[in-house]
Order: sequence, then structure tokens, then C-alpha cells
Amino acid sequence: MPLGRDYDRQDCAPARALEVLGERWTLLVLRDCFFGVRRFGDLRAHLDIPRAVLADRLATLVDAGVLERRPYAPGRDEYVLTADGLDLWPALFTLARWSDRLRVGPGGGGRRFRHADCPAGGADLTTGGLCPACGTLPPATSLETRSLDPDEDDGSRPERDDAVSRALRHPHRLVTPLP
Amino acid sequence: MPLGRDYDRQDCAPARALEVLGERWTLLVLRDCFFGVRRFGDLRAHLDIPRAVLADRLATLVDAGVLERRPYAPGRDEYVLTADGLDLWPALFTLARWSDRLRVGPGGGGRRFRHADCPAGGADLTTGGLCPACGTLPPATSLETRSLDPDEDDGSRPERDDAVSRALRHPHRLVTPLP
DNA sequence: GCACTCGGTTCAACCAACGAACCCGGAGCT
DNA sequence: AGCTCCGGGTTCGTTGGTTGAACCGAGTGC
Repeated sequence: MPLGRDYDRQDCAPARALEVLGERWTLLVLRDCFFGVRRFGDLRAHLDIPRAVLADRLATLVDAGVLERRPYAPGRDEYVLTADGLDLWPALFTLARWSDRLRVGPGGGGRRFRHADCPAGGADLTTGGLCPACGTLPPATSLETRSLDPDEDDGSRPERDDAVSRALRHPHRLVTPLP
Repeated sequence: MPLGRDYDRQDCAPARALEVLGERWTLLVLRDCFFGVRRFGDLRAHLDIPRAVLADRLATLVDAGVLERRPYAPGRDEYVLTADGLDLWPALFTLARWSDRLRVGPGGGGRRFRHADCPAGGADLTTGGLCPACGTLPPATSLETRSLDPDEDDGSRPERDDAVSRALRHPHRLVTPLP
């Protein structure tokens, strides 16, 4: 349950989605998971999110079957998108495209997504998430993302400088772990 | 700004979308707007949302250019989706489809969306929001929605009985005002 | 045995959501 | 005019989630 318990009388699909995704930070955590972030500390450094909140959101997402928690070293766990979690990609992508169209220009941070596994050669996705070359709706795992302004430095943005932000300045295959 | 002010260092599209849409209730308000709900009182009755919160969310959405506030009678205003607001449809739709796939079966409340203005005759939209008949991604205004279980009454759900819920049991063109 | 890191939990202060009560302008009646 | 009702809010005390700093504990490295 997100904040209150009153979504339960909203017997519709968006309300059920919000039961899991509607809490603060949750969608940003998932975006990072799609970018290949998997560790507690990396999420924390990239998002500037309070430890307690991050722990709570990750537990909720694991509970909901969106993320899977698994050990990568004795005593160390990582969080990975499940199949259900990967299915969220189109929703996240269309949301991102919407805000891209509204505030173009300043703010930067734009990203492109290319169908890397495309039999027809691949191209940047359309607004609807379709690959214009092959006409399909590619899954997140077959996409590559790149920043539109890899070394913009006009001082307007403080330029984050954690490991995740630096890695994301270079083209990167979605979902696969960052370096 | 939704809850805190820290989204501002997240220079990416999802974060900017969440600045507007990320607050509790906002997406449910917008869903109702797509269903044709326009009046403060109708939103309140359908959503069981506190008056103060609804007033705040509507003001935020008007500020963001997603809704337009306009008088329909002396002293009475209604809230209507702007062009930018209508563009949100694919994002809302894909989110809804995602939760539909996860929890099928119990809970009901499923809805179908048909391309009513389709030159090829129209059909229920695919998961990606495409019309399978004509292959396009139709705008919200050319869709018709209908409930999958118009008169389910097994007692498991308390069955909402406000004017909006009743109207939504019948097929209805999106965005156009409810009766 | 000591320091360091990762991945948390705990705790007090703060701030947003909730819901009941109050408020205001316009329309309709008398 | 005065009274009432209705739609569309605002005010306000209480509840409950968010925040950030401090603390904790297991695992390595030295």
C-alpha cells in the first residue's frame, strides 16, 4: 500500500499499478534498474535517497515480484528486474517521452534508445516505443541507450559525479549491469 | 514539486514527469479526466479523495498545463484535458495494461478500449496501445471504452454507486463528458 | 585486533494527507 | 429582502510517511 489505503476501492487497473509503483522514489529506482544499477549503494549514490526509504521501496518491489533480491557475494545482495519488472519498460518509456516533449530545450538529460538487436539494422525508438526499422515493440533487454549531451558543462547543472552518472554518459545496453 | 525537492537533481525525463504526476491521486484524477469526468464534485464522489487534496492536485495540473480550468456556468468551473494532457494517454494506458497482466482474475474492473474512429473497422487495442486493425496508435479522443463485467455482483466488491461509476458501466467515448 | 566497507535499522523532526467543519457566491423560493 | 440549498472550495487539528543523521553488524584486508 502506497500512502493510504483508499486506493482499494478504486477497482481499476491504474489504481492497482499505483499500489505498487505510486510511492515516492519507486519509479526512479526502477529507471535505474533498467539502466543496469543493481546495488544498494549505487542506487543511493545516484538518487540521493534516504537509506530507510530505499530499503523500504526495494522490499516493496521484491514483495510485488517486480525485483528479485539475490546474493552476488557472501553477505552482499543485489536487486535485479524480474520478468514482470521488465514488462514495465513500455510504461516507463512512454512516461519519459511525454515529459521530453513538454519541456524541450533547457534541463538537458535527454536520452535516446536504439533497437540494438534489430534484424533491420536498428534505429531510435518512436514516441510509442516502436522500432521504426523493424516495426516491433522491442523489450528493454534489446535496447541501447545513450545520452544526448555527453559532455555538456555550462554550469547550469551541478553535474552529478557518482559512478552511475559517469557510466551513463557512455552508450550502454539496458538492464545489463553497469561497469 | 511533489513531496520533497530532491527530484531536481535527477536530470532525466522520468524525474521531470514525476514532478507533475508523481503525487498521490494525480494519476487517478487524470484517468477520470480521460473517462470524461470534469467537475470537482464528480471527481470527489468517484475517487473518495479529500477536498483539500483534490483542489491542490487540480491546481497543480492546471499550473503544469495538463488541465484547463474553464467556467461552464456563472461561478462554476470544470477541468478539461489540454493537448498536452491528452498526450499522456499512452503512458496511462501502458501502465494500466501492466497491472492488468500481473493480477488477472480476481478484482475485476477490467476495461477494454476500442478504436471507434478506425478506418479499418476498429478493434480492441493491443498491449502497446496500437489498433490491430489499422496499425496506428490512436489518440484518446478516438477510443471507446467498455467495462468487461458490467453487472458483476458477487458481493466481493462493495460496488461503488456514484454517478460516475454508474455511467462507466456502459460503453463510453473517452474524453467526452459523461452524461 | 583494528579499521573499513556494504547494507541496512533506529530515531526525532518535519511536512504532506486526511477528514470534519467552516465559508462564500449564485440560484430559487417566499 | 431574507432564507435555503448547492457547488466548490479553504481552514485546521490529527495521523502517518519522509528525511537525514546516528547507530549497527557481517565480511574482508592488514
